[in-house]
Amino acid sequence: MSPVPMYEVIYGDLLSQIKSGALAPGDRLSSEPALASQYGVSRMTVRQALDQLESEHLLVRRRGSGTYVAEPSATYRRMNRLGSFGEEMGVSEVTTDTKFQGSVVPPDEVRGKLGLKPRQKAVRLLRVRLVSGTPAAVQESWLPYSLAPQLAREELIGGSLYGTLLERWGVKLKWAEQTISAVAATGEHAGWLGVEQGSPLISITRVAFVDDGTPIELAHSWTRPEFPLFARLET
Amino acid sequence: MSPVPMYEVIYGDLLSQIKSGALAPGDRLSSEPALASQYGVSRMTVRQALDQLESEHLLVRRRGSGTYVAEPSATYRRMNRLGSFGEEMGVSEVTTDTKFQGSVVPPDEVRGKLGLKPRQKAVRLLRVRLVSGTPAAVQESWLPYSLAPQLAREELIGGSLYGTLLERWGVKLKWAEQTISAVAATGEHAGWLGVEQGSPLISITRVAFVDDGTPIELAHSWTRPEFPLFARLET
DNA sequence: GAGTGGTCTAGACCACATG
DNA sequence: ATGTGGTCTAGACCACTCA
Repeated sequence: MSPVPMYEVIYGDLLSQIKSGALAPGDRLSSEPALASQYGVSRMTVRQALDQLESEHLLVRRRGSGTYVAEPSATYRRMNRLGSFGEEMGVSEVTTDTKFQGSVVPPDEVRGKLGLKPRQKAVRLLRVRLVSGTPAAVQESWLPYSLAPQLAREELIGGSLYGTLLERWGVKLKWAEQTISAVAATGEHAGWLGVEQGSPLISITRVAFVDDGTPIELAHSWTRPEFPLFARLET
Repeated sequence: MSPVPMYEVIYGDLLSQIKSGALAPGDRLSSEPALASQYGVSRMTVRQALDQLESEHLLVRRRGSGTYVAEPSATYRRMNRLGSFGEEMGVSEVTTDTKFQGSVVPPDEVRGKLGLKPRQKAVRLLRVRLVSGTPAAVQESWLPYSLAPQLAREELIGGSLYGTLLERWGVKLKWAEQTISAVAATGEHAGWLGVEQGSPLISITRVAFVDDGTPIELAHSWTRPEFPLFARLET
């Protein structure tokens, strides 16, 4: 049997059609029996692919009517999934001002969360992200040096850390745990972000993991309140 | 056929066994074929129930080994789901100081988000929530007066708004959309929460919906940073 | 009434984990 | 070697929507 299951093939095919716009929001898909015969599989297999797309809010099923491409929900894709900074902001005009990029021995708190041994080095990235030229957030990322040494000096592909990890080293982040709070801006952050010292910022601490549960990235971010987070909660 | 599908019956049965502790974290469930014969259904039907429990992180499946009750993940249940204040805080010692409870004509911003007509009244609840006696958050809730008039004067069942809506009026919230940011504490909020005026607070605006998409509650909350939010993000 | 998605069956072969 | 979950089949009947 092919190493990749049929329902994942179908999932990927439909996903790319949706992302490319070949299937636009509101469009009706072929019926389940029709898809089954198109892909040469049984209906249950098609349903496995559709179930997954529906759970990601990319499809809406209406009994007796059909299966439709969902209207993009600002709320869902913005925060219930792990994405790039631009994806989370829902904007594309993101530029980056890198304040520091290099390898250092991390403080104990970082070392613990990344599971590093004493004196083991880590890559530290300190960046200011700007949306349409306006400073929006300060991001500090720590990664094990052994994972990707070149990260300490090479430029990121397309300015995206996660994209670079995947394309350059095949490191695929699987999930992340976040803590969200609020803090008063320090003098340095205030200067970078163009706000008053002591003014409120959204503070996020994030640990990202790969498939087997190994922590790969510890990130702190400080975001101006004009760039809030969005989330959709299910019952 | 029974009005409720078999896989939901099985789902509910396993869920209650997990919640009651009859199935404890780490326990192995019967195998899928065994469950199928126990419930008198086919294996695919059992799998539908298990799929749902797995997607809620209540079960972990290990190929070749078995299906196990998951270790409760602090992170997941705390914020990716819509729950009571206590559930979200992950604590049980929550008390409430009600500052206002009554019906008023809401400001336009509230009226719009709840889809009310001009001059239509709304119930307003203003509460300070305390965790182990420490003020943690100010919560302001707005609901259509027509939905639950008694809410304007009667006490909440167990101090829970969502619980009261469900038990008293059968109103079941289905999902909510949140915006999370940071603000400086106003004088009034600072006083209630025991913090300095101008100090940073987590600010959340939430609109909760019932099944058919009707907005039922608009809530604002202001939370001390010592009580952060937790979230788990999937890829 | 024809077509859709929702549920369900009774099998099958496979990759994998464990003793 | 045995048993587990992962994938898949080729049907079936149902409730529902829509023309």
